[in-house]
This record gives sequence, C-alpha cells and structure tokens, in this order.
Amino acid sequence: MGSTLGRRLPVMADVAREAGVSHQTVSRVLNDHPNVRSETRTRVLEAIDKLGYRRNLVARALVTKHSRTLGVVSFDTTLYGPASTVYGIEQAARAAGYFVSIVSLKSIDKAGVRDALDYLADQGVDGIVVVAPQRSAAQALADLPLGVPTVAVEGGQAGDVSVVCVDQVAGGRLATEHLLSLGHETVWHVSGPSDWLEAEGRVAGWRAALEEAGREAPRPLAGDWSPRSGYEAGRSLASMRNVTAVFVANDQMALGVLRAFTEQGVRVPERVSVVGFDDIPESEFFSPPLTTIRQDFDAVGRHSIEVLVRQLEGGPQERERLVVPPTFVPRVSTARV
Amino acid sequence: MGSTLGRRLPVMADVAREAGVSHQTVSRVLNDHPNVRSETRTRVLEAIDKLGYRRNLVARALVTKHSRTLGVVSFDTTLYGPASTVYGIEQAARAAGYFVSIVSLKSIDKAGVRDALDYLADQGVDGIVVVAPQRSAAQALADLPLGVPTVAVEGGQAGDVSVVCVDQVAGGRLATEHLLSLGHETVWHVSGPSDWLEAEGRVAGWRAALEEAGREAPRPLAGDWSPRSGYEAGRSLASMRNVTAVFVANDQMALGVLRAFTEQGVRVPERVSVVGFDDIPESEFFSPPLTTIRQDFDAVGRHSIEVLVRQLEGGPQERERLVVPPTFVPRVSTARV
DNA sequence: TCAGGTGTTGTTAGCGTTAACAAGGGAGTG
DNA sequence: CACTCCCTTGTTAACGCTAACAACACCTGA
Repeated sequence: MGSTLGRRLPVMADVAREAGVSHQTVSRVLNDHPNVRSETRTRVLEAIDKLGYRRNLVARALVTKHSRTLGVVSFDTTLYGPASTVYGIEQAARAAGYFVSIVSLKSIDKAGVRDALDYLADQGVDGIVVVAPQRSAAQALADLPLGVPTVAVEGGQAGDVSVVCVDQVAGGRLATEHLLSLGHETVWHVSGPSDWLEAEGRVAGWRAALEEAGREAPRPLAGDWSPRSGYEAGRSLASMRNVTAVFVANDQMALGVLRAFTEQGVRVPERVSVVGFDDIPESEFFSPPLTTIRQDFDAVGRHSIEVLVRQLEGGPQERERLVVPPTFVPRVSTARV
Repeated sequence: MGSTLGRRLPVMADVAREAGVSHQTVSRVLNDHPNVRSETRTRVLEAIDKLGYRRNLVARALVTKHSRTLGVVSFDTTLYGPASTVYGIEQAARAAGYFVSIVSLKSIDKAGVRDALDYLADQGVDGIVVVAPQRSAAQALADLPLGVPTVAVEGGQAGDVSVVCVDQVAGGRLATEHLLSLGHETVWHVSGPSDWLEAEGRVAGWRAALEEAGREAPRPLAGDWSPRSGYEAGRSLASMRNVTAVFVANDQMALGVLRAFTEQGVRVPERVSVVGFDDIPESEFFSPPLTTIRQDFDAVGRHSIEVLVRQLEGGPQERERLVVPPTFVPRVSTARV
C-alpha cells in the first residue's frame, strides 16, 4: 500500500511523525522493548502499516555491529553431499533468524579458503560455517587467525574451531563388518581422493575392521568420487577372480563399479557384493539396489548452525566437537558368499 | 599484522591519522579516485597495510544504498538442477563483484515466495534471482509489485520480470523426434508434476512432435521427479506389451523406469527405448547408459546474473527473455525397433 | 601582474538506526 | 504531604562511511 512510486522509502522518522511520537519510540516498538504503553504501540504499528515502512537492516547492522548474516564456504555445491549440507545449514540458519551468504569454491587450496573467509569477513558476517572436507581446507582453517566465530563441517581436528562431522571411520567399519559377516574372505576398497578427510576416515574404518578380523587388507583402488573413476576401478576389479566383496567410498563411484561389473558379466550380488556410501536418493534404484551407509547431511548442517549460534549468542566458549553417526542401509547389492 | 587482540578494529580515521591525511583521502584511495597524488596514495596504502585496516562494507552500504549483495530464491537446492543453477549463479555473481544471499524454500506456494522476497528486500539486496520452476512461483512473482530488480529462472511468461530459461519444448521435441526417427510407432511419456513449467514444456514438445508425425499421443504417466515415481510408472509401462519407446521427463525418474524394466525382464534398448532429461553426472553409468537431453544449468545461472547485473548497472531497461537451447546426448538406452 | 582553470586535499553533513541519558508524571510509602 | 521509584517518552550522540562543497597551491595565458 502507500506505494509512493517515485518517492523515497519511508524511514523511522516518517513513522514517528505519522504516529506523533519520537523515532526512538518507533525503534522501541520494533524491538519489542517492554516499556511502551500499549496504546502507543498500537498507534505506531498503525503508522508503520499505513506507510508501508520496513526497517533498514543495514543501518541497524552499522550501529549494533551485528548483521544477522552467516557466511558459508563450501566446495562444489553441485555434489549431493555438500548440497544437502548447505541446504540443512540454510534452513537452520533462517529458522534461527540469520541470513546466509554463500561462497562456493571450485578449488580448495589454502589461498582459496583464505580469500573466501576474508571476503565474508569484509561483508560483516557474524559467523562462518566452512564445509571443509579436504585436508588442505582444514589446514588453511587451522592456520587462519580469524576474527569471526567459525565452525568447520567435516573438518577433522581443525585447529581452534568447533567441528561437526559424520563419523567416517564408523561408517567404513559398518560397511566392512557387514561384508565380513556375510562370509567374505576379505573386502576390497575403492577410495575417494587421498586429500579428503572423509576418504581417509573411510579407509581407516575399513582397514581397522579387516585387521580386527585378522584379514589381509588388499591395496585400495583410488577414485575421485566421480562415477567414471568408479567405473574404471570396477573394470580392474572385474578382471580379478578373487574379488568377492567391494566397499566403495561413495554411491556415485559405486554406480560406476556396478556398471563396469554389468559390462563384464560380473553379477552383483551373486558373484561380488558391493557396498556404497552416502545413500543418495538414486541408490535405491541402482541395478541392483545398493546397500550403503547413510550420512545424515541435513543433521550435520543443522548441528553446525546450532554450535555456531550458541557460540555467537552465548559468548566465547571453548570449541565443541559434534559427531553424527552414520547408519547402515541394507539393500540387495550384498549377499552371502 | 597489528593484531590488537582485545582492541577495536581500525577505522578509516585511524588510517588517516597514521598516514597524516584526512579520512576522505583514505576513502578516495580505496575507491580509486583519480585525483590523488601517487605519493599520498602510497602513504595511505602503507598505513592501511600497517594497521590491517579493512573497510566496513555495512557503513558503505548505508550511504551508497548499494549492498553489492544479490538474493537468490530457489526450491530444494538438493536436486541436481537447482543446485547446478544456483552454483552457476553464485560463481557469476561473485565474478561480477556481488555477494549472494540464499533462501531455499521447501514449498513454493505464493506466500512462501512472497515471504522470501520480502525477507531479501529487507536485507537490502540490490537484485534478486528467483529460480521459479513452478507455475505457482511464477504466478507469485508476476503479482508481486517488487521494488527490487528481479530475474526469473525457468519462470515462463512471468509478469513483468526478465526471464532466463532452457527451451523445454525444444527438449521434449528432441527426445521424441529421436525416438520416432528410430522407427517407433509412438512414444510414451512419464511427466513431471503438472504444476511445474518445465514438466509442462516437455509435455508440449513431446505432444507437438507426435502430432507433426501424425501419431497418436498416449496418455502421459505423471511422476514427481523422484526415482520412486519413475519406478512406479515403469512398472505400469512394463506390463503393457505395446510400449516400445518412453520419454521420461528427468534422469532420476528414468533411473526408476530402468529399474522397473530390469525387474520385469523388459530389456532396454532391445525391447523398449528410453530417453531421459537433464544429463545428470550419473546417467552415463546407468544400466544401460541413458540417452538424454542435456540442460546447461551453469549457463542458465550465468545468464541470469548477466541480465540482472545489466539491469542493475545500466538503469531501468525493458525486460529481457533469454532462452538456452538443450542438447541431445545419445547413449545406449535407445535403439531401432 | 592577475584572472581562470585544474589538480589535490580538507571540512562538513548526512545515510537510518540504536544506545545512553534526561525528563516528566503517577503511584506507593513513611 | 513530601520523597522516592518506576514507567514512559524524548533528546542527543554515535556507528563508519561517501557526497558535496570549500580551499588552497600551482600552472597557464593575456
């Protein structure tokens, strides 16, 4: 209403004049200050409504020193994991009354992370969530003397900041133990890129489970998370007669493995069992439907905001470390020997 | 480093004092004003460096009335399409010197879109990109008298705002004509939810291609983009002996269709040919690899920012409409009858 | 020599809000 | 009835920056 097409937008003073009070009283009404007579409050609210006034958050931020904006630094939000995490972050942040400003990096070298952090700090964000799944990113974070409260997601033992992550080692164990329990002699592994903490954790869990069972760990095949790299690993594995069980570090690569097996006439799960990781929405409809380890990305996103907001509003506390457990999702790509 | 742990951050006046100039001169240096003696400039830059000064963008925004922040409203950024589009938007925006503030909606009713737009306008964004793939969202946009320059992505004929989109009708044609050219009598269709403009465009293209070839269009099966809905459609289709060609409105549903066919012993492409839409990274590794229609989401994102920035920096022009053509990606899920 | 331009710098006044303090009026208490 | 206290409101001063204008030095040409 009160459209005032070409004219300037109403400011607090305009509302004050309209309501016959001082601008400070308007401010009090807007900020739910207790000591305002209810009749006055009503009058102010009516004036606000009449003029179509909206408070200027930039001016507010200037004086309060809080922008109510959180920054998010992430790597390739096209991937399911980061996308879901960022989604969870955004939802939780908005629910907590914060805006979210995003920086998606294409490469995660130290300089990239540093730039992103500077960039966001310049903008005046109140806090930052860094989705730092690579060793280099976590490292960069650890080295940075940042003036803004920060939380790392999937960030390993990242220096002095709080961390929220999924227990990758437990996930790797879960997958491997499941395969061993089906009677497989040993379990092969297609890993993620070695620079990634998640990849490393899964390898560690896989290795630990094998060791505990007194089995030899075969040399892992390295992938890069892409279906293609899984496909290539799958071709290698298909040619080895002694492979009966494979733990693949994510579902996309598992898809590639399945494809390679299909092409080579290696039947899953009859001849080889396959376990993936992530539980992307597609895996249930792979051929065959993929047994996998589910990561609750949404929970990770939400928790990261909880930790950050607690830090923001509760003053400077010591850093936290929150671990979200993965869950086992049995489907049909695994079977007894 | 001038770390000044407990102390307040340096402001322009501090730099001015350090360099022995006025704060306005510091401002001039920072804004690349031409009329500054190079010796003075050097002195100021040294002072900035020494004090570790960073300009306060909030204060700057208050006086310039530009926040150099763009808002993005999107629906479920967990899906590959929106995620890729938003990624393209973010990259392009940052390259153009803008921050990006994101709002991901869970539901796209009119109220949701309106709230998101208000929310961003409050924050003081300079412009907004709305990824509005649903009729209701586009409608909401059309009805809103918004004070901020706005661009719609996939927004149909959205009222008075500029639109950037992929030519869905052409995509539907491409898929259907391909199948007809392989000698199929007719082409069945698994569509997206009817509220989605993209779904509607694909149906229209499919129908047009069939009509032009003088073929009867079978009743389309409605899905909701999810693999599961594709799976269910696939089960229906598998039971019909006269089905030889199916155009599925996205790759995820196509995966479900393939799965259902596999379960029912319907061989692809020997008995039925299947074409998808989107070209997600996984489709190349489906069983069989999926023939599909590729959407260049990245380009869409980039273009939307180009249009928006042009509008922002070039003053008020008339609205534009930019259409990105889809491309055909032949793989092995389609064959001659 | 002086008028007029040009390049460089400084001064002042906001931008729209909240914080801090001041002030006025009515109720409660001795 | 005087005094205090609290509730309500107003006044003034920041927040850190840019815009607009003023001022001064220097150079040019008549």
